[in-house]
Amino acid sequence: MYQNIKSFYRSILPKLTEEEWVALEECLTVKQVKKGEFVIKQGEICNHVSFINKGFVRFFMLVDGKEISTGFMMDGQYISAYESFLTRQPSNENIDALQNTELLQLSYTDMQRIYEAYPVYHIFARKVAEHLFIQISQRTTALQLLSPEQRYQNMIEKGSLLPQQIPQYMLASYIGVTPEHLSRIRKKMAQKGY
Amino acid sequence: MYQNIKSFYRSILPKLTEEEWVALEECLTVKQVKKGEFVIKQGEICNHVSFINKGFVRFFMLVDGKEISTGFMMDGQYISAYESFLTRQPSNENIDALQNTELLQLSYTDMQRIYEAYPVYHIFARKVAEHLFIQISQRTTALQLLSPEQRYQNMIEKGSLLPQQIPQYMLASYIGVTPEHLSRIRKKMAQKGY
DNA sequence: AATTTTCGTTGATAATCATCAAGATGATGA
DNA sequence: TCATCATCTTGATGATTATCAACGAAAATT
Repeated sequence: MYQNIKSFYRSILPKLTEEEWVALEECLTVKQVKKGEFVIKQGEICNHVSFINKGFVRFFMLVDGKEISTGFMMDGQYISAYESFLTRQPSNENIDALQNTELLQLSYTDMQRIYEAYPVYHIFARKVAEHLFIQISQRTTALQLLSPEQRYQNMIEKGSLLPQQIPQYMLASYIGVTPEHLSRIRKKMAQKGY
Repeated sequence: MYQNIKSFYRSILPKLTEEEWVALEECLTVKQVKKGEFVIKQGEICNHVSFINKGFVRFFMLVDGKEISTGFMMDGQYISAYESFLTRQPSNENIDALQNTELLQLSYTDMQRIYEAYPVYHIFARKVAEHLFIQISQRTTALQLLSPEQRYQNMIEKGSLLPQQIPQYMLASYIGVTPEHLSRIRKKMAQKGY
């Protein structure tokens, strides 16, 4: 059950002691989220960080009644509505499961306790935050510099990682176009031989 | 000289001891950057984080020979080509000074030493990274969800903070349009009474 | 199996934005 | 002061993308 997440921690903190690990492990709770169910809804304050032990989730916002996808995350990654989690303000994003998903969750209060008791986890949190910063930086650059077509190409190149089960209308809002336009982008790329 | 940056550290780490602070202060070096000069050029590995003691800088990338502005930072903020600084890879962004600027710099190697000697700075780094993540998240959301006109309005609302001395062609690339189009956005807004 | 939704595609039209070219304005320096 | 250069504006045109509507295919439900 805790093998994946333990490896994840050890990859970031090679010197993590067994005592430190056990202290954290004891705070983890398992949550099963069925396909279509929510991990967090906008308006709620996000009280957990969740390690995806198995499954696949989507981040999205509701704007004028439309779902705008802002990210997709799979097994082995830590997720949260971080802005809400960190600021203790209501989230402006939703997370739902695109597949049946198993999460290992750590609550905000437990995390604060763990920080106090085992300062090594400040290093972990720093590295996770730095990694998230780099990730989102690249997305920001893509949104500012690349055309929707280039962003779609990026998706399918790196995206072999991602289950190809993301509906196109979700990809469309993620790259910043309408579903109709993504359909035309795909058509054009197919004609060019992709 | 070190008053501003000390306040900055104390605001994030209220419990910072004098010993801890002095250790860091002794690593700081002052760098004067004249208007138009570079703090970092793309292709270089960024070896410092810099606290802006006085002045005003711009982040930008060169794309097809054009300067695309990606951010503006003023007094009291920590800057760096973080992606490069953290990954030790060549930077893909430039930083230059829009005004004569005074920086207090901490080198990568000194920072690692400080981390080792005074673990409290892991907390500082964590909070800075978290803050950067929140900041860039908001920019990403703006790029994905808002129209250029809305992004410009955001700029001038929050942007009372920023010196109004940013040339419009820099603002244009920052919000993702051509200078010509920004000019038309401004005209349209003026007619609507802004 | 049949029905109902959901999803992806295609077409026609309109809005948004980029590009190119030409002036106008303002700052900078000889 | 005058000349020069950079910036901002405006106009004309074309490319990109959104919107609305219709259709077909696939998936879920009954």
